[in-house]
Amino acid sequence: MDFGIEKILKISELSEQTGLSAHTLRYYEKHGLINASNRSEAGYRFYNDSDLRRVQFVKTARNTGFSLADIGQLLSIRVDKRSHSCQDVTDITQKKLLEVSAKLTELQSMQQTLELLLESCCGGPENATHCSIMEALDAGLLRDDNKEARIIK
Amino acid sequence: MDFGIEKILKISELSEQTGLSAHTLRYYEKHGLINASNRSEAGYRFYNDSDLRRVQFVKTARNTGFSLADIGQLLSIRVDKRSHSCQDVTDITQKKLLEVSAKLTELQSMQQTLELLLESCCGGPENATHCSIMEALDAGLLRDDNKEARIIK
DNA sequence: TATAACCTTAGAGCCAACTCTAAGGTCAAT
DNA sequence: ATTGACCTTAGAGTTGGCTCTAAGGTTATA
Repeated sequence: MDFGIEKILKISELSEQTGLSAHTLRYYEKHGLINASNRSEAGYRFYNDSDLRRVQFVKTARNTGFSLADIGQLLSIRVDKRSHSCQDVTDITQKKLLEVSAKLTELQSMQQTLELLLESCCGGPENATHCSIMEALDAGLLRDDNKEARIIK
Repeated sequence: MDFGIEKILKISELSEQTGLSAHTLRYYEKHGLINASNRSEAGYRFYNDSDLRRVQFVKTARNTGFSLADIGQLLSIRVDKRSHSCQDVTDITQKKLLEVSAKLTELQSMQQTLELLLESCCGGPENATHCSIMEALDAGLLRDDNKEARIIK
């Protein structure tokens, strides 16, 4: 229903359009995420609008944090939306959100520890014989995995 | 000045003490982070208290988010504190903090996007023909790297 | 027709930090 | 003397997502 002129793109043009390298596009193809709907006689890949939109979907999903495996699932929903439910989609999204949140928690804990370390140290040109960062790392009282930061003040 | 009895540990005992696998301990050794100050005639590694403390330092630094390369630098300060300044230590720490903060920002953006996506979708058993998550990914309006999330409501 | 700029493929390399394997040596207890 | 649990080494494999290389074929322009 799009009456615009269909633009056929070679891989370097698709690369330019999407900001993904030709290498990456071939890599995505090898992993079953995208495809060139046509080839020239010599085997050159030709991409149409639909191909382009699919690649852009992949790129957007990638930017959102989805793994290539996640995206594979999202794409199989995308090509046959009628056979899938919104819940199928939210399941994938929810799973990803949990992963991201978990990593976030870990990084926040690291951030807090690093900030505490920096606060505790003069950071000056004095020699490090009594550096409180070194002492804290020696004392081992920072954080063990999930435990709260509990650096000595 | 520690008059306690020095405990000599084999690698499996050091592993038990530290929670790091013997494989990992050998790996750290291969990468110049730690060492067994002694070996048996047969070549078995023997670790003394000082070795143990060094390994614990490495573990603590690892938990804090430092890379093995960072830890290598921290260790070389640790063995000769007199020749290094507090600033040397805070430089490493600051650099790590910046890395962590950058990653945090990226993950927060992802988290926000994922939350918006989930809010926008019913998540129900309806088929996905009008799934707003799929539409958002198709529209490509989520986030390009650093740009703010700007999903259509 | 020559040259440069494309394109193709299979497969290797990269990153970090492990994790594991193979093939063998050592040691304590039975 | 024989288990079985330890230890040694070099080196390969894992993870995910690229990124690059080599060796060659194609196409557009001068």
